[in-house]
Amino acid sequence: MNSFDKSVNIFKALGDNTRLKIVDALIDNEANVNSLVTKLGMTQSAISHQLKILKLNGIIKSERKGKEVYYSLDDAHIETIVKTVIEHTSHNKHE
Amino acid sequence: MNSFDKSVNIFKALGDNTRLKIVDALIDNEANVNSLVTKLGMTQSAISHQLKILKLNGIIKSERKGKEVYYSLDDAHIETIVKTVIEHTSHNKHE
DNA sequence: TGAACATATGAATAAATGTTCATATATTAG
DNA sequence: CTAATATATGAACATTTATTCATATGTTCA
Repeated sequence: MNSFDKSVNIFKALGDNTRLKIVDALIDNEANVNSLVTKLGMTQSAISHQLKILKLNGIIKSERKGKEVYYSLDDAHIETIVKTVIEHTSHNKHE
Repeated sequence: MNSFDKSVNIFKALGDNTRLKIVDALIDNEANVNSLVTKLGMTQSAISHQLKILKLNGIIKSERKGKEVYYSLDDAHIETIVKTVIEHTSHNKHE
């Protein structure tokens, strides 16, 4: 897959309310699945499915610690991208 | 709409092959609809529909010049965002 | 080993989305 | 005004996608 197609997939992966909330929650802390379920108020299954999509697209990574699996951002670049967009939308003039 | 929801919409708007190609084509030059139709090899209708979505989300702006309508990036920030992601995907280790 | 807990996954369904087709609107030239 | 050109738009259709439900897998502890 070339760089352009990968970029489309990154935008697509971040262009969903649930997934962007997950990524946002992981910006400063890693988190296990259940804590994300609680924080987002969604079913465990829904969160797991979306975590998989984020992982497949290289946005997050996972590490098992005993019974729990902790997720975190794959790469510092992701934080920059998300913060740049959120920053952008909080300063511009569009309604 | 809050900043977070606007961010989701920006990612969503950029997370489509056709729309990201349009934005990419507009990074250095403005372009009218027909030139984008030619460049992307898609129907005029398809391009127009996608241009509308990009415009509604504040990613591009338009200006009519005679019979033609020229589109360009709404804001320099958009270029930064797109370039950051493309740059990111061309340097990282994911396949 | 078996029970309890944490997470993952396949199938199904409903909703969202991209493209096409037909047609409408806008502008200019004659 | 009419024809020609450029762009926009609504409806329909096919595809994609997010969530739910049921269940499977993996881990720890007794």
